[in-house]
Amino acid sequence: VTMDRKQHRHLDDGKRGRPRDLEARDAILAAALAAVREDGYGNVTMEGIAADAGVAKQTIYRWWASKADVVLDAVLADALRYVSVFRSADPRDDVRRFLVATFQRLKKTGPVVRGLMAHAQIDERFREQFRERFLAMRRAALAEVVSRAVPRESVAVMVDCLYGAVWYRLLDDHGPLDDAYADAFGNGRITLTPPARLK
Amino acid sequence: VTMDRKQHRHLDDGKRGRPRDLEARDAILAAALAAVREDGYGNVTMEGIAADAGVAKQTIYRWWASKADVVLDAVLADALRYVSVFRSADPRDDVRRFLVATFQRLKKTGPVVRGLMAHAQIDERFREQFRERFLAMRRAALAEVVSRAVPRESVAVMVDCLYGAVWYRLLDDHGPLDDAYADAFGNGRITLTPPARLK
Amino acid sequence: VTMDRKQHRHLDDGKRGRPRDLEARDAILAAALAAVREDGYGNVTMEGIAADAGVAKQTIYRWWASKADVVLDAVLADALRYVSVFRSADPRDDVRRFLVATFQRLKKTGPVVRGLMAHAQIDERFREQFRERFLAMRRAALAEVVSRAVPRESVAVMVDCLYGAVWYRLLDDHGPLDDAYADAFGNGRITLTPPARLK
Amino acid sequence: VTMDRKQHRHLDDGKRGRPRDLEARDAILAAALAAVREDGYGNVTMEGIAADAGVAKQTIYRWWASKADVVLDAVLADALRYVSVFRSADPRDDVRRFLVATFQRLKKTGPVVRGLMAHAQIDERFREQFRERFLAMRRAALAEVVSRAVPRESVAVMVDCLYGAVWYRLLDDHGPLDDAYADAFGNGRITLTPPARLK
DNA sequence: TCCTAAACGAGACGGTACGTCCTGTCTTTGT
DNA sequence: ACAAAGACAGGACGTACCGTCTCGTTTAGGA
Repeated sequence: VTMDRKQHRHLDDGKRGRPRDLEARDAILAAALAAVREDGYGNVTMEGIAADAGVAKQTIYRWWASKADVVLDAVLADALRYVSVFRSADPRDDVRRFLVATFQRLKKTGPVVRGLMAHAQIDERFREQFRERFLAMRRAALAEVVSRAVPRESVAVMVDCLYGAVWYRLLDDHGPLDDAYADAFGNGRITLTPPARLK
Repeated sequence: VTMDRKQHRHLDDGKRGRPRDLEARDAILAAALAAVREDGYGNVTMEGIAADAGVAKQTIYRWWASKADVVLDAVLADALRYVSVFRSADPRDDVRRFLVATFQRLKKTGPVVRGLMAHAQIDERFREQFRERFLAMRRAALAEVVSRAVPRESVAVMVDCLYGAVWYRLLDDHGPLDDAYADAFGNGRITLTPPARLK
Repeated sequence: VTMDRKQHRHLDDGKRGRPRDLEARDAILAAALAAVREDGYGNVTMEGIAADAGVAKQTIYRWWASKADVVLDAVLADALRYVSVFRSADPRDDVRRFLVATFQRLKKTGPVVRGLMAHAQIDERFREQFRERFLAMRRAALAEVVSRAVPRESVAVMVDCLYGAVWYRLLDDHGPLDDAYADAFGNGRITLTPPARLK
Repeated sequence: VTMDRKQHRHLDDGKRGRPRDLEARDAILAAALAAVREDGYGNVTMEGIAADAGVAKQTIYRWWASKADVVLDAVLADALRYVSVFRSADPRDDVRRFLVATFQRLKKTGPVVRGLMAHAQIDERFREQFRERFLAMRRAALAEVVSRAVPRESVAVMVDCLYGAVWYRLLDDHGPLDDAYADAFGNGRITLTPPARLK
């Protein structure tokens, strides 16, 4: 009779117990997104999200490891998920349009992604997440566009230059991200095609 | 140094009151620098700096407005202050050497400046400080080098591209900052001179 | 309209559905007893009992209203159920033997019953349970023994004194409950027979 | 230059830094006392005390190790500190008056001390505190009164019986603590003088 | 044999309080 | 007047249990 009761139990097939409450999930993400937009990433708190979502803190911690993960999910669940890629006859114009569209989007989302990038510097694990789930797909999209405008071996560096310049301005705020800036990357300033070798 | 507003009074009044303890100042900066190097910017606390420096918290707050200011001063007091500018016969090689030297320095200081950039996203006032006292002088130095390699109207964008790419890689960590990367910015991939207009 | 539903159902004869799992019951009581003995009443948790018993929390709450109820049942299911009453030629020695036996039992069960008494102070409903199902029967047993040693009108107070002293020492821990203490209640210190009225 | 700044500092004479805020102390104790009276010990929370006292939680934890310590201090700072001892020509009447006075006080403080005794069963460290700072002085007071009524060797047991009976009734609630009960301990039921040895 | 109902393990849920940590301010004594 | 010490209000942290609530599964009658 002292025999182990647990041996009678079933293997854990991952489908046992009360299922996750998707309403709570959505409420949390919505609250997180609203919070980060209104107060800025640095002022977002788990307690605030929980309160706004009408949820227990533990419910957040059950599914996300940190504030950054919640906000990242919230951001990714938002329109930020979509990256527009243009494909016209003029590859260089596609690049320009990509930049313009990016700048447009950043007007709304800039503060949020800046906060995420900031946190990525502090939290190694999150940096990986941010890189894989957010930055990589954007880099890939730009690479696709760029690859039609420059030779294969220049694509990676070109993408670094373009997205680098964008992030640099976004983070440092030393100049605006507007249409004029998008124009600046063509017309002989930064070439998207290999020039004749000098000498 | 710049923040020492009372320094003028000491000059005027001479010996009125207890003079500022410069040992304390150095101890604070040293502790801040050590802390940020060891634990990463996100784990540095005012209390920790004060304890390590053998100093009262108030003494830090008397002279610096925030953790970021202390660390910024600490960093600026460090070797980071010096930006090497090369001036050889080959301007394009000067750019390459500038990048190589930058990468070299970032091996040590990378984690610190990343933390500063992170804080700059959260704290508007600090962003301004960081931009003016740290980033601007580096951008100016690079601009000087670049200006000998590309036409005047391309300099600003070129600097954004180069420093942007560097920061982008530094922050996102999607690739190394090594000599090969410095080489990538020449040799027909990203041109430093204007190409012939296409069409 | 709500009744409509039940109209189709069978009369509740209390015998429908899956019967109570007695193994679970025993596992719960065993886990509760073990937990309270090992960790002390204050550190016992419903979650701990449930985990140790290999049982869902709800299964405990289905049959018991509170932690104290479980532990009380566990204790009552244990040897504590039995109160030894001695009946020899010497009523005063019977009292002594009752005390000695009580002390003996308390060596094991003391911590548990202390926890129950503690909870009884907080939970009015439980206090009643505890009084009726645990304390009353012990008081009755002692009263039976004492009643052969003192006149009828002294029995109640005498029982209060004896059990009171025991509880007092048990709860306050200001002295041991050992044989010497059992002896102290006779031999002219506390008399079990009425003395001649003074004056 | 790496030399330890701390060697320049002064020895800690325990008188440095901002002194303890006595207003905060009093506010905490007052809030704790009010809370324990209104809600009962089990429902008192540190957060509640802190909020009522207009104090940070940390300030409580700085000076008291646990909720129990705060409440005990609060209770001891209250009138409970004072135990009335009577000294008339009739020692047996003094005992009766001691009991009557005790019962009187317990009408107000009963719930509180019951909660404290309850917690003492759960928290070993607190039990010690409670014993030394609360119960011991009361036992000593009763012992003084009793010692004039019974021979020296009976005092300890007599005190256990009297206070034991009181606590027993208080905790178990199986009978009232009124004047009639105080009377019951005299008049030949429980003798305060040693009887003639039986046999 | 199926149907209905209750009990079961599992575990997610909204909550409450915990005790810790750090912030930035304040208030003392010491130099 | 400044420095060191450290107490203060405030506020978020992440954890632990509470008691309740779905789930899918199991175990018994009764139809």
